[in-house]
Amino acid sequence: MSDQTADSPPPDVRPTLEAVAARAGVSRATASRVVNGGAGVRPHLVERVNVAVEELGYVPNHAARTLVTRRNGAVAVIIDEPEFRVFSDPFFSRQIRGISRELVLHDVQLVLLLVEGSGDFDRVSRYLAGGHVDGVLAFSLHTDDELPAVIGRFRVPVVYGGRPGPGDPAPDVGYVDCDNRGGARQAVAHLVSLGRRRIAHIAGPVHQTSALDRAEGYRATLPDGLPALIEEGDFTAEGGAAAMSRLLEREPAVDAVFVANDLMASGALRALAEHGRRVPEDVAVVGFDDMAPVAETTAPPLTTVRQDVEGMGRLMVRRLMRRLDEGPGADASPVITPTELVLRGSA
Amino acid sequence: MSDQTADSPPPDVRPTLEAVAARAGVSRATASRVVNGGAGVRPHLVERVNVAVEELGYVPNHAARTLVTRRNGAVAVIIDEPEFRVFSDPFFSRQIRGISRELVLHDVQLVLLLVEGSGDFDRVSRYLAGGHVDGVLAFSLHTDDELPAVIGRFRVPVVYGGRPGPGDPAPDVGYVDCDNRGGARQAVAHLVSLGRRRIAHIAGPVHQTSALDRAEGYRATLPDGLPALIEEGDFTAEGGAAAMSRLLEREPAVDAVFVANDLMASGALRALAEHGRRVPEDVAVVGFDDMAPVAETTAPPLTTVRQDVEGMGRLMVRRLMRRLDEGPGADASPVITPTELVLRGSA
DNA sequence: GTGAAAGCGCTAACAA
DNA sequence: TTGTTAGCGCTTTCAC
Repeated sequence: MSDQTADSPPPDVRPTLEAVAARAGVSRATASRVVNGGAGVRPHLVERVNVAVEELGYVPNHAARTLVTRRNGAVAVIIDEPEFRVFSDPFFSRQIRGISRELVLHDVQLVLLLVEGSGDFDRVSRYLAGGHVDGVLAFSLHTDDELPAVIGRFRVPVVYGGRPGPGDPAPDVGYVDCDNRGGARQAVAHLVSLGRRRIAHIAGPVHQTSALDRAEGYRATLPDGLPALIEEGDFTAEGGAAAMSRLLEREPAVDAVFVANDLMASGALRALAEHGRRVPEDVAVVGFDDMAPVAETTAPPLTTVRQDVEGMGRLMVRRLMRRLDEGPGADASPVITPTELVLRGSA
Repeated sequence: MSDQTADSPPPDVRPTLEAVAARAGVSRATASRVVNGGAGVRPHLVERVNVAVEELGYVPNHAARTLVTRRNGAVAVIIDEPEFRVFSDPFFSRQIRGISRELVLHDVQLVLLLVEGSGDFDRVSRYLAGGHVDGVLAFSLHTDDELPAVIGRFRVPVVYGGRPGPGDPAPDVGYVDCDNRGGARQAVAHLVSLGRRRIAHIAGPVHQTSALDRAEGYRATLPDGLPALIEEGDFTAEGGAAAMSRLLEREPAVDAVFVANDLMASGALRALAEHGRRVPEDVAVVGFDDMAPVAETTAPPLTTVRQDVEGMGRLMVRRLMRRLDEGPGADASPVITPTELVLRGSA
């Protein structure tokens, strides 16, 4: 009795290209050519090599390949968020999903680097210096974030998710962001078209570029003569409720509010209900994000500005891949994706 | 005028060990020894090499090292969740944070593999077959999940987050889970000690092991003579509210409910309020997870069973690292972490 | 304790 | 079109 099982288990030592070549009766070079697309190899040999690959269960050794090609087949996703919100925010979750899906198409791996403070910059620097990844997808949402400066010290191609802050050293950094100003414009224009006259804004934290851009869109769109009424929240439901309460205190006659994200808008709705205001009759509310689990379940459902977060993730990858293919000369201009006003019950 | 800038920019070609050795006046072998801990090298040479490393900004080439050591310095985190919930669930977010933090300590990279259905198994198989990672941390929360079977086909060490389902081929798979049964016991015992007599349970989806274990703990702890009242939810707030409503319909006299997670508990609280029940006077409620943003902000704040999710992530890594160090003979028994009842206002 | 040398598995000139 | 050959940068016996 042999101890070999019938359904050939994965071999303990992985076969090399050498073994494949031998079995197919060709040289290692030809085997390599076939494994890498088979350009310029006679079909007949291509077939033989492929059979050998199949029979042996050959899988290329990534390290060996990287050693000679200097391509890693991996990109780093760097997220610099000090708090737990990192992933619990559906924003990241969807964007990463989009990135993951697109990366799969390019057969590139995703190395996740979570940064939790400037103490981690050393580690990131060391990693980037090691040249372990071909490119970087980074999220740096705060205007005072040092991450772009850290990354900028290396020659590694980067694409940011969201407009990075002004502290950025390189002027040609690529990024993908939705049209925050345009979205805000759509929201405010809609409220104006509804005949509202006291249109307030609950903004996000001032050190986040998306919050700044939305607030700017609000200011720019507000018709002359209408007062700008702004309260700052922190992108959480609680923060939104508190900001709404302050707003009602400052200006009881407010009849509309554009809120910089859906989470805060849900809080604002709650605050309005507690203050006895009807939505949308007394106060119309428009959010931002169209974060499904929130916007669809509020009472009333939220009219909001939709951004295609997953699509943005995919675009980040495509942009990066293009730069990897075309070299440093490739287009590094920002990509701004459109937003769309989704009408529901709140405005 | 030379075009060299003063503050030595990162060199275009990275220095090799060879260069370090030359500069330190030693052989490549000695330089290598120093870079890898310097055991058995005279202090005097260690110093010289380290200086050279510093001056040249030497960083070891990972691919070259992997090629000879057959160690990748990377582990894959595989998450098999078809829906968007993946990261939006703070559970994953914290666990990954824990994993990331611990991995950093071991100087090991995190490769993220998101699986969205059986169509992705091929890709995962190919990746694992490629031997690109030293080990795997996997999340397979559904009893009918094929992922464990897929992973089991390879010799790669695995540690699961949460008890994998029964379909698992290998009996010795390691996993880290909290004491779901014990936690349920704490919750029910507390409700009993409060003198409650009609203690219901809102369970999670039947195909998740954590939900099963919690429900089993509930049943086992319920004193003889008390009826088991169970409604199934889907771990969302809406599902919890719906389940609570059904419960009230079936058994209006219910005076306590142990809910399988905090999100559903928050929905249950809402449903109870809508049905005019006071909490905890009429109905006492205990949740599970101690998910801060939820449990602390409900009205009343939620009494709940805390599990240390980040700690579980760290334990997964430690367990895996141990197996990598000690080989296949290492202890592969499950790790069950304790839970703790956190008393707030709801029970 | 240190160095010389052999290779890890692969790709890419270059020859044939 | 195919094969030969020279490394990629590193670790690791094996002599010294």
